[in-house]
Amino acid sequence: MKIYNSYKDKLEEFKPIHKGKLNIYVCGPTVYNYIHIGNARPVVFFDTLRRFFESKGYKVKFVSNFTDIDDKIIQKAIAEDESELEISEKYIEGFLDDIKTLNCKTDYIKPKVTDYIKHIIEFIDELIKKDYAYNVNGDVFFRVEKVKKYGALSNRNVDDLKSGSRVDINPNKESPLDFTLWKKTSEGINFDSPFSKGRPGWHTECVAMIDDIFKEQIDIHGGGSDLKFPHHENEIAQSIALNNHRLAKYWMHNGRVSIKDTKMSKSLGNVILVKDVEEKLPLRYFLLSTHYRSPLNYDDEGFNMYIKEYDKLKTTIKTLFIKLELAEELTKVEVTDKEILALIKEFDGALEDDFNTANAITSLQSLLKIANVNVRKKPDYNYFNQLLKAINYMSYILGLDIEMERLSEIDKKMYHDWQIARENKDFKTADNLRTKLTNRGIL
RNA sequence: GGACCCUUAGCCAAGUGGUAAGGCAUGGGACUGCAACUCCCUCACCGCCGGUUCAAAUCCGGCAGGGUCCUCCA
Repeated sequence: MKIYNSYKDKLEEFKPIHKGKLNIYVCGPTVYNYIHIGNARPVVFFDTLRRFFESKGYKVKFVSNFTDIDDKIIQKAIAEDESELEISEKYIEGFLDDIKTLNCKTDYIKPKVTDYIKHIIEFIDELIKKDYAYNVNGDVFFRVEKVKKYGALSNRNVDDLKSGSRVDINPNKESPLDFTLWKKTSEGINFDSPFSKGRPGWHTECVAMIDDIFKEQIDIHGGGSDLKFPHHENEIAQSIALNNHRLAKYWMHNGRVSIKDTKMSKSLGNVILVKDVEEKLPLRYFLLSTHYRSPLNYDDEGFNMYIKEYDKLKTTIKTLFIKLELAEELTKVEVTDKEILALIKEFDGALEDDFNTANAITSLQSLLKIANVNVRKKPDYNYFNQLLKAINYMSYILGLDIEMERLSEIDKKMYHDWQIARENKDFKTADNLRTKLTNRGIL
């Protein structure tokens, strides 16, 4: 299995730290609004990654946080005249509802900043003790230049960063590069700490959570490419300072989603919320149609393509399933057909090549074609079962799996009656039954 | 101003040195009671110019166009 490691900017063979285990952390949302399709990309991608690892027998420990302390949450709370807690709870729920509709698993570990304050304070305290952080009138900053390899992830050097800096210099900082670990404030939710009454800085929560949950370096840390700098760089700096490792062995960053070739952002008002897209699974299909590191452009017209593609997948599964059900032949089988096995191998190979979902989808499409050609031929039920099993496997990994409901005796009779009516050229009855069967989702 | 990335058919998208996967759309056909579904066929000199090489979409340089990041703003 090859993974593109953003830390080294190259493809590397994946070797888990512990055999058969995968420890992974993905930066989660700041919960002050419903998520848009750009926010959904990493969620869908890493869910797919998880499914693949699990199918290969890995025991996956998957963690993704909720940032529930943030200026934007405070502003939203004021704007909507609700408490910050109400806001964050509302959008955490919204987030989970949204990703469920995208068929993402939600049974992962979901730490919230507010639940980790104690640990974060201890974490910062340790950094101060080790002289990697300093307290100025209650604000605690991280001493960036003390970390020799700072900038290794995002390919920056400290001198360039200093000269390229375009923000106002905070006079309390020793260096403009230093970032806030703890912010003294009385605005919004705040907490008592040895440093001051305030709240933690954004860059410290993820490291502190990882430190507490995993207690060691993790295999993969993921997130959007826009988080590479400064967020992930700062996480690494803290981890090096405290634990002398770069937090994760492999760093993975997904590309951004744009709309009509323009960056999707709230300030431009061009966001598309997940909850507003009616065709959820075609959306997932779309998000996986391009390699995760490439930018992805959304437009309404192009999106129809994915609706069609998804419908084709659904139709094929349904056709095979119904054939097998009507013949009372739906059983568990081993896949032995060479052609099918080759496609499964091709599919796995694509995913083992830095999760090339675009190529994996191609393998699935090939399989669908074979299924559609053969399902109309003289029935070979063992073969049909094999086809269905293979399609189900691939679509499950991609999170595009379709659960079919077993047919009732009434359904089966209706289907047979339809066929008889057609044979008898009783088209009125036939069309009537066809409509009923369609409504039942059988046709 | 600095760092980095991208440019493949009408559209989406693989490919990273050996003469362009796949999908959608288009056009033609098969199947069908009519449909739908499905299948078959059709569809590209890889932004432009130069260089390296026996050989380049793939490597190097220049140009044009597009994009991301540059520290609390999260």
